[in-house]
Amino acid sequence: MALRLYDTKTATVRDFVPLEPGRVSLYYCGATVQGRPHVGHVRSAVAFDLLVRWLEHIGFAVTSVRNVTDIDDKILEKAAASFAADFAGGDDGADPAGEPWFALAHRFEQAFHAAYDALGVRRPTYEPRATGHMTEMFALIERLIEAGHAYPAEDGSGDVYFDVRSWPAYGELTRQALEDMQDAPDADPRGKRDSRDFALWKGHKEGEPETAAWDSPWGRGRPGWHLECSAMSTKYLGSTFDIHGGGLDLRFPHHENELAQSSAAGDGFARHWLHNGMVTYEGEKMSKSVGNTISPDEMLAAARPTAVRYFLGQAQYRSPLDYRPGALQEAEAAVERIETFAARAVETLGEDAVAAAAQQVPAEFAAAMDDDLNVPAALAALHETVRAGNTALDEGAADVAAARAAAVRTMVSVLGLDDVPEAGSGAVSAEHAALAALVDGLLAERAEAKAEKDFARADAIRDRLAAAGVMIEDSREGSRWSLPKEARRG
RNA sequence: GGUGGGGUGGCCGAGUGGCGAGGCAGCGGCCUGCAAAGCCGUCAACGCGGGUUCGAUUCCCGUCCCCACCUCCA
Repeated sequence: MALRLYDTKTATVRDFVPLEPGRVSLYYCGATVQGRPHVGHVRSAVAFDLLVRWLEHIGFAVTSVRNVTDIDDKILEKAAASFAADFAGGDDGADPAGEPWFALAHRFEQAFHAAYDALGVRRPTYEPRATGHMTEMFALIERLIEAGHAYPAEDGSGDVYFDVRSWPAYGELTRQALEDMQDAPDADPRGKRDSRDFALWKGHKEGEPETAAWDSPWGRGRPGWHLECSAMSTKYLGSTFDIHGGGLDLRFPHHENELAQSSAAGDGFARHWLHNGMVTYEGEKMSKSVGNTISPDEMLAAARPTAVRYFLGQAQYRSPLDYRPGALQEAEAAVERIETFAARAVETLGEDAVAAAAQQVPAEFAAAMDDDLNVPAALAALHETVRAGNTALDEGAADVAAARAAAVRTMVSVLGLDDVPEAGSGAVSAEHAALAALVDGLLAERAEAKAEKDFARADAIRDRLAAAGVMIEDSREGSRWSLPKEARRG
């Protein structure tokens, strides 16, 4: 069984063969921290988190690097706008006035971390920032100029461009011929040899903050968007590394340009290109201008965090992920089916029995994950195991049930579903202990009533607990209580 | 115009040249004092028109429609 992954560059699913046996180097594009995270960002992060978890599960040591683009046009624009006299709080009305660009970038960087953390997306090995890698970028530009693939702008603007006509392979990632590419309607041909040449370095402009300009061999300025990823990926992962990833919308121009400038500079660069699909809202791409967006925060308000993660990861990563009202509730039902079995198994068999069983995933699950991370098929294997485990519990087949429970536990872990912080989980609080004591007392009373066939009294106790948000489930082993989602959501 | 990806049962979503995943929802049953949970059964699909084939949802041709990208975009 070998891992196979789709590769954008060859447009095929092919065997994944790491550069170094047992090790995987992964670079994937994180956010330009110019606004709050939206669902697309977290979907991408979950997709690559799933990749890392599966790689680790099958025995690879993974070095993952995700960049933070903390300097770009939009960041500067938004920061500049916050100084306007009539500033009204930006997109969501909550942005502070008079915020310097670096403060804005840093604030949103933290918002991204909060969103990732809330969904159990583990931190990459390293998260380099563009602004921290000027010397690496200068070196790359110099190599490109020396090789004849880049040139300082001919209009004295201080810009430096990549010369696409000097690089015949340009367009290879997305299989486009230069001639077929539409000129950008707003492309400013000033100083460019070809309108499709892209900026490696942007000369400082009048009115831009001095803090957003760095001295370079070509004058003061700031980096172009694509350069940082080439510079940072090769710095931390080597001139050739295994996987480069990002959202589908980054294929062109971002990744095409990265590939061009890195290979033109002589780097082997990424051996495998992975792109996750977009998130849609009832079939349409989410976009601010259409107004059909839902934020990670709104999702977390609508469903349990674990269910949100389940939803974001449940489609195959290359497929569009379609959100529609009700989708999160369906995910919640699926998650609770899995959790109910896991809890039931531990209650019936004991934690030791489950922990002692082999922590292996079913062959179907492994085969699905190996097949370009076919999560839907893997989830089918997971649910099938849950069903088999429930049957084993019903039949009193303890060994089988323990094995199924252990397998479920491992699959849940590979999918990162046990890594999502839930309200009320974690350390047992004093409040929880007090609640448990009270509920247990009532349950004992109810058991007594049931034993006496006083069902009216038993039901009254159940109703009373239900009114307080505590749900009771009876079984042969006794009654268990829980705080279902409605109560937790508060 | 160019490039890539799609159209599967009530909804989501895998997959396959014949034995038709999985989840959610529905229906029937079992279990239960009642419920909940669980289990069993059940309903039901492959955009349209041709072709290849003993047989196609799966391969080929045509056609319609949808989505994404083409220098802001995860």
